Amino acid sequence: MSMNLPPLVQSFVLHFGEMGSRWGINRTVGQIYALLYVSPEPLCADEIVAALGISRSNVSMGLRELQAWSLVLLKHLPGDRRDFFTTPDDIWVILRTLAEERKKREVDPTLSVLREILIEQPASDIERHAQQRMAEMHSMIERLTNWYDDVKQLDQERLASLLTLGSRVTKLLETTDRIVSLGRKRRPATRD
Amino acid sequence: MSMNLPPLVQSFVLHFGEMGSRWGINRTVGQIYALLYVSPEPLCADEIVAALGISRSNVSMGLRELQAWSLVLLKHLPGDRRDFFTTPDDIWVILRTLAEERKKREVDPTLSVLREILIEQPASDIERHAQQRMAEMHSMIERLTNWYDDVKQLDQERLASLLTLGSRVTKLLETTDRIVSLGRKRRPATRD
DNA sequence: CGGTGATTTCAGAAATTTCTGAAATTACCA
DNA sequence: TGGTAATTTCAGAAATTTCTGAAATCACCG
Repeated sequence: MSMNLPPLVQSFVLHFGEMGSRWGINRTVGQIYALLYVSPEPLCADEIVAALGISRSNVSMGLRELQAWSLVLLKHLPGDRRDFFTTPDDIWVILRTLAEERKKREVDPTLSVLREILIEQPASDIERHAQQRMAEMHSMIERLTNWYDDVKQLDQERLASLLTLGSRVTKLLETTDRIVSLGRKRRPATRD
Repeated sequence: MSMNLPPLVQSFVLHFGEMGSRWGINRTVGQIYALLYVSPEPLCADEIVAALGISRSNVSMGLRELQAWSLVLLKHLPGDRRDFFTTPDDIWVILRTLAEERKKREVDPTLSVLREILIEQPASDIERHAQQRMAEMHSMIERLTNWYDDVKQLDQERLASLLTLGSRVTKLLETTDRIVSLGRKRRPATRD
């Protein structure tokens, strides 16, 4: 059984399928997501089966995976017993979810493993050096995640302007730089 | 054959191995990278074989993959015919490389597929709606990559201060906001 | 209740990815 | 040029992941 979709939609769905593997989700999950993303209306499982030409159980598992990622929403039509699925409308919401989930799966575990190893007592020069390197990695990741935690608090408007600012960030920093580094030199990181 | 490593190093290597799959590289590639990252000296292929207990050919393929990612450096010791491998010392260099390579593999292809689809003529309402959604996605990704392109130009010092600024970005933006949005309201996005 | 349709589960089949050992290639040296 | 050590290639084995169909479960309705 093969796909049954308008050409433009099909290209998009196929691409997301191929990309899926690079993104740590599998082909079908990628395709299901892509399909829901571009559909004007929520779809039920059987419609996905028909559109993508894959087994019903595969769709069920795919949707379950997407729900674990909080990337799809469950909708109910009145008087219809079936489950319907969509993606959030707001693409910024999608972006945030994606960032949050990837952080949870890809960086948090590493951070906690690093912390565990770093409290151990090194038993040799090799281990001492290894710990030193891990400490560097740990501190970088921590800086990045702290920054991310701050940025994700921003509302959409402000986030958008942070992005739009873009190339001008540099110039802004040049100004800020002096102020900040001045403050830093006096007393270490006084916050308020 | 099993691993032969100091306990702290082994924990780190095993974790990177497990994580590997979530990062789109495989277990051995993750392990090889982790091992090189914490080693005080460059290692040759046979040392990696001994340390990780995997086949010589597997190490060869792993190293080749890591080179494709520009994540390892090839070194030659004088009077020794073997190849030795390390990771870059500077963790910020590593971060930049990682970001660059992931962008190249994970976002650039999507961006170009989206562009291709967006120039097509929609043949139905379904396709029209799909294009609309893809345009939203395209514009968001483009904003993000533009921002990324700007930020990656920053030298380490400035990048560090951008990060350290962290929570204060918000406050800085509040000030900038008015200026920017003021400019926006008068005439649409006049830049200079 | 008992029936009906939607959904999930799960064991095994199919597909894909990873890993290995043996053979081929490369690079250097005498 | 021939010899030797290092490295790469690659076909198939092993492991892992994905997918399916059949059966089980769930949820609602009369």
